[in-house]
Amino acid sequence: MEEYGPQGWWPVLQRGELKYFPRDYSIPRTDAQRFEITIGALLTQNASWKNAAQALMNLKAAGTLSPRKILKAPKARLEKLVRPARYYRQKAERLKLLAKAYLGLSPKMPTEELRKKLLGVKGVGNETADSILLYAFKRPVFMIDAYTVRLCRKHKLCRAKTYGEHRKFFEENLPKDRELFNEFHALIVRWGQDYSLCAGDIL
DNA sequence: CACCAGGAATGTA
DNA sequence: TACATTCATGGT
Repeated sequence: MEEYGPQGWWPVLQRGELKYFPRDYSIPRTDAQRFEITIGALLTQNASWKNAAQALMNLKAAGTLSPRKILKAPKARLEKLVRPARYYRQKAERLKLLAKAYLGLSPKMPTEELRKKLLGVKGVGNETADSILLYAFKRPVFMIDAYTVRLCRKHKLCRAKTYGEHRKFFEENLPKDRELFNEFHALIVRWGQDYSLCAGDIL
């Protein structure tokens, strides 16, 4: 945090651009923002955020950034819009599945119930489900990604192997604080991006 | 030209 | 459980 400062994840669209909100955690998310983040989590899978963001902006510009619009849009049309996010055929199809599932989610549901419903969607794995829980629904969930695993191995923080073991390690050794988890993960990503550029990264 | 980014599903041993 | 393969855009 001293090195990079707050990252303000998750960025949301505003006036045609993606905007970050460093240190602004008290404002509750609108339903539209929750959905946008949920969709963004799927689009960014194994794709640069820049390209995923372009896909998001295409959806927005086409007026297709809502569950019902996505559900009734022709598959070919969605494919064209999300093409920058890579794997566009898969993602167009899974976007519809996720949009359908989203209609059955509520901010009032317990975290475990939300996680179970999310994991039931084809195309949503552990990391994507937890990123949605943390960043869209603001639940105190420590999400694990490839950078986090690299950080653990490089500094020998733990010897967890599975996704669940890693998450358990962080959640048991840090205060269960949603804002802390939010920044912690974003800072790990920031570190990983810097580190892989300056060090060649053999992990 | 090669390499990879804010993964997940499917199949095999 | 541990790997391998498929998916298939853009930036560097």
